[in-house]
Amino acid sequence: MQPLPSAPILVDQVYRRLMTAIADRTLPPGRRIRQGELAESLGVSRQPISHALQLLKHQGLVRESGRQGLEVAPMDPDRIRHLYRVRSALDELSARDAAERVAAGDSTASERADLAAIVAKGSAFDPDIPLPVLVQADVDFHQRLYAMSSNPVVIEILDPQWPHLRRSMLTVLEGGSYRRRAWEEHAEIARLVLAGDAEAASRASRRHAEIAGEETALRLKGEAATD
Amino acid sequence: MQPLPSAPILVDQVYRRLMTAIADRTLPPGRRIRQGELAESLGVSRQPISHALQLLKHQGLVRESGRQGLEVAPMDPDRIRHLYRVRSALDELSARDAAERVAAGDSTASERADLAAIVAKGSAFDPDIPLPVLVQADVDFHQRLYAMSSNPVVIEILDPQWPHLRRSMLTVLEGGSYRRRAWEEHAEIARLVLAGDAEAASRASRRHAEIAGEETALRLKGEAATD
DNA sequence: GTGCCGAATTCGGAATTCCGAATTCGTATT
DNA sequence: AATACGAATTCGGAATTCCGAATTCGGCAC
Repeated sequence: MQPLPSAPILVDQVYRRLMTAIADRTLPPGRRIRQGELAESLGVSRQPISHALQLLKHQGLVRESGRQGLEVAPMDPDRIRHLYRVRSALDELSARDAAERVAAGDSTASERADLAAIVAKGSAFDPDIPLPVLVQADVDFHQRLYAMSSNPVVIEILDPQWPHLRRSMLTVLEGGSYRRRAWEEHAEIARLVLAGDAEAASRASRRHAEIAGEETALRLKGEAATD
Repeated sequence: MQPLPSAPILVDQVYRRLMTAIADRTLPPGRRIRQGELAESLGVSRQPISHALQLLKHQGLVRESGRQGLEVAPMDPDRIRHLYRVRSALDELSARDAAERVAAGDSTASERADLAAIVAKGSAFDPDIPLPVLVQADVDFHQRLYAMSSNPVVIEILDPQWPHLRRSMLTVLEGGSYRRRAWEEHAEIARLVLAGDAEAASRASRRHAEIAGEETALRLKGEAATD
């Protein structure tokens, strides 16, 4: 038997709630954070709020506002660019390992099918798909790839970074022009991984992250300039 | 004028204290953690202790012990091995960027001198150097390289992982046989970076992390077997 | 003597309260 | 009317208290 829902563990609930709120820009960059407000609106005491904010601060999603208290961290195009360079390196690693696992016959049929399904979903160029769903598909694609590399550390280490990436992706995909290209690249990466071509898959994966990073930094800087 | 020491911020103090204690194995893997105990021994209430433990849990340095409460996370040879693979990818990236910055003349004299000094210190094959100091030199070397790559995200993302690495390095370096080789490789990497040879530096850096990872996983597994 | 049931203790998470610091608003003085 | 001083409010961190759950220990029955 499983231990069942166990305790609610408010800290964790609050943490996740706030993280998604920041990722989907419900809490926009720069928004002032007041512990008391959040506590009241979520119906809990300030204690778990404080804990969760501590975690988010370490994660760079909130920061101390100049005067007093915290605010949602603004998007920093430069930081995003550097983050994409890190992703380039790790995506390359994961794609290589994933392709090698496929080639060695160590991958399961369900993970391969799952990867293909995600690509199919994102590649269906339907303008009606709401943006958050598309972003989710993007995140799913890359995380699936990480999982297929069988290196849990890659997932762990990048997990706290995804909210940053989600936020910026929302901005970039608003434009719409990059969407088709991104999913063409995803499809190509998936094809190479599923074919077990480690060398080509790793190159394509690294290149994809590099391109996405440049694209994103460009858009974010443009955004900032038009503010 | 600077804001001066400002508030003590116990959470942070406690966090750092516990982190170093785990890293240097003052709190050995598996050690049971009791909030009340820590609170008393540090002379603070349980509140900041609880906050800090929350952070450490997210960092994987403590985990819920089977029964109740927390314990210092045991060293997981498999996880360390995966972690070193991540480091391989990021070390390669950093070494390349650092070398390119040197080649482009973007590096400062003091960072170059600092790197050389660290290598000189570690390479002085003096068996009297206490282990923690040697470990510190190792960490310093790699973090200096990260800093020279001018990609702050690499530093941020790996920062929470260093305590894990420190712990395992303490175990590996106890043997002593790997020490000389490690610092020969460090010296070679530094030489290539300072020469601005991005391609060779990145290759050497990746290789070094791969070798260190294998060496470490081997020792840790041997250690576990002899328990 | 062994095993099981229950009460006391332990422990961690959450709520409430307290405190110091910073901000803000109001008033008085120039 | 503008500015400067000061009191009230706001806010976050820390301490204390409370509560539910799990563990442990003692006693009782078999």
